[in-house]
Amino acid sequence: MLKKLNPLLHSELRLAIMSLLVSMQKAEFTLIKEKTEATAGNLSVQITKLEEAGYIKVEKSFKGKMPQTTCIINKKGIDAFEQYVEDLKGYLKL
Amino acid sequence: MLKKLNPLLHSELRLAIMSLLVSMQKAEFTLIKEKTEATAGNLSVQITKLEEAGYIKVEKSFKGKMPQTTCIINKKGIDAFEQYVEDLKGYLKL
DNA sequence: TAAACTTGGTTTATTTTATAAACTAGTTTA
DNA sequence: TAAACTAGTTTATAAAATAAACCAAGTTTA
Repeated sequence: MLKKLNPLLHSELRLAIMSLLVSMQKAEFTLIKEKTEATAGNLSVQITKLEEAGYIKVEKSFKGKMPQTTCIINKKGIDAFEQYVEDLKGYLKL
Repeated sequence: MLKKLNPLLHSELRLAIMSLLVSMQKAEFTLIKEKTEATAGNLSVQITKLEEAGYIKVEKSFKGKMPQTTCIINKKGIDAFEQYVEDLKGYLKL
């Protein structure tokens, strides 16, 4: 009946990150930080987890002289997000 | 933009319990255990949390000679569930 | 130009949460 | 009457989330 929810996505912050990336395709660390109102530390940890799962790609570069971290969502990430939404619907009766 | 999700409801097992109770109004411990496939220990803990929050009422009785625990959802619980669903929609773009 | 502050993070420690294991109390069955 | 089962609770452990501390480089200000 109720499908087991993907624990990687059933986390408020990681879900917010993925939600943002699903709609934007790519986003800077700083933008994600603003939008989610997360602390940098927490965000860094959760981004790493999503990267390790292959849900996003993380690119490091410089914007002028400042370091810059860009997150790009992968096909795998989009699929996982969509599956999570479907599974969740069973709990919410939508 | 993204509303903070109620942490009491943003838990797979507690959400499953509430989902069940929203549709059934009341349910026995054993039925909830079957439907959610949770261990008795985990279920006991999570039911206590929902009770402490005033989301459900827990009634103890005997069915024949065996003890029986019945969970009944409260207005407060229904409201919280509905609010949670609304908040979550922001993350899922439903 | 040096001290203080900002940016953009990472790493580590702490707290919270979820889960599992062990236990209680009693019942049914062989 | 002993073994196995029901219906849970309590306690211990594992995992996860979060916060705090730290770092490196750049920028502003006295």
